[in-house]
Amino acid sequence: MEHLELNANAYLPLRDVVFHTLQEAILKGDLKPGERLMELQLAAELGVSRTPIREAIRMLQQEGLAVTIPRRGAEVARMTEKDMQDVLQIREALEVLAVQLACDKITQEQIGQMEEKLSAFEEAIQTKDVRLIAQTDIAFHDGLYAAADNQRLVKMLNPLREQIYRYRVEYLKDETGYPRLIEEHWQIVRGLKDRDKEYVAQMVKKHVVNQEKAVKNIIRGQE
Amino acid sequence: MEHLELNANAYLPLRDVVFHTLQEAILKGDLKPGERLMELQLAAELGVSRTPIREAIRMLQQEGLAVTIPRRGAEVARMTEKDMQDVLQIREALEVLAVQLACDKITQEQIGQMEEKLSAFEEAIQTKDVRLIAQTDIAFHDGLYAAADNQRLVKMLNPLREQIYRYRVEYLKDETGYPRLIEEHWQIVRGLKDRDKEYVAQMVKKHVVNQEKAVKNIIRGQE
DNA sequence: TGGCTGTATTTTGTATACGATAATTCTAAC
DNA sequence: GTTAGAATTATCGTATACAAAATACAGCCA
Repeated sequence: MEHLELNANAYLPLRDVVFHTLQEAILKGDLKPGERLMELQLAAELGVSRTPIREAIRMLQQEGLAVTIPRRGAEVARMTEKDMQDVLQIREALEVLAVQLACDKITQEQIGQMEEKLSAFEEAIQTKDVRLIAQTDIAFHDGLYAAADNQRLVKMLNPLREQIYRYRVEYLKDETGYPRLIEEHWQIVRGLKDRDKEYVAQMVKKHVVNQEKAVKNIIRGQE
Repeated sequence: MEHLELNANAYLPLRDVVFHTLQEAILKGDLKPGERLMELQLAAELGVSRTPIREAIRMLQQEGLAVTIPRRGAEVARMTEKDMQDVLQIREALEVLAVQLACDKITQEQIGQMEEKLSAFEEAIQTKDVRLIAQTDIAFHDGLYAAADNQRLVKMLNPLREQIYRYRVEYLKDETGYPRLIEEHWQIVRGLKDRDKEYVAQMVKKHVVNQEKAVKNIIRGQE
């Protein structure tokens, strides 16, 4: 474990700050799969008491980022290749749903926003700054979900994305994939403009499947 | 609120017992949408301290059954018709995914089990015991999910089903729908035996869409 | 030497105490 | 009679204390 630090000074309950802190630490890999989440230790590290730690752990547990064994404590959820495949199967289905809903509901204004996000993504790729690329990629997909106009869907996709973000940074380091990524994003926007549900579904599937292949390679490499 | 009681005397952390108790109370409707979940009151009612109550609320919150407003407390999640529509859209996509995966992976043994569950469901309908019908219906769908061999999918479908179970009892009181329910279940099993992915997908869609219509009528009736 | 047992330590599970904040109620002035 | 403001109350947010279980380790006996 690295030296954790409470980021958000915002006026939020501590449990939420702790939750976000631990969440980010897990996604960034500072807290590694299988690593124990000991309440007293985390409390000391973050300078809070056990109570908000415990509540944050309950939330992480429900998100699938931590597993708790009664009377034994919590640990960062482990991720096998099968797990990742399961996640990606679900993500494919829900991304397809999102983009098909978006086809029906997206407004002209939102289409314009999507094009802006796409440009930002392309510019980010020019910089080869992985963090920026990831950020603009997330923004692109967030725009997609927003256009789908299904709040519950967004809430469900988030934990799925998180699971994959654990491997995302590695995935985005592979520069040979960049042209394909841009092309795929373009195709999705084009499909939305044409409101061609069948086409966007195919494009999103391709997008997720490509990601699946890449992530699997990374996992294999780690083992 | 009714008189709540801790059911499971099993050897589980209190937070889990409280969680299941509150979950069931919400799904059965003993705790109504919008009803406040006050820690001290629940603690007194259930004969425990605030700590396990708080942790259970964090879990309910992550499941979408409760919403918490900082410095105000938690309340049972309200459910609008739009919310229900959102949930059912997602559920349709995931049920279709589940049954298509099951098409590929189901074993002969599991097919046999599905047929047994279907018989149990038919017998339950004869009794007109709504509780038993709901139970055997859940068992049928559980069998489907198990055959899909995607643990994560099951974990995601559960909260979705829960959201709908809040209206399920009302839905199952309508006896005129019984023959259609049986027919749809039969079709799903038939499709699985034939391993016809396209067919089962259509049948599951029909199944969920019918449920959607019924549940919407119930919600409208409640308003 | 190897396995078992009992004790010490760590860690979680639960309860409670205290402080802060938001909601409520009551009073007083217009 | 209505409204503004202060006092009160209810409730949450956080920390701490104590109990129980699990783990680790040392010593003992075969």
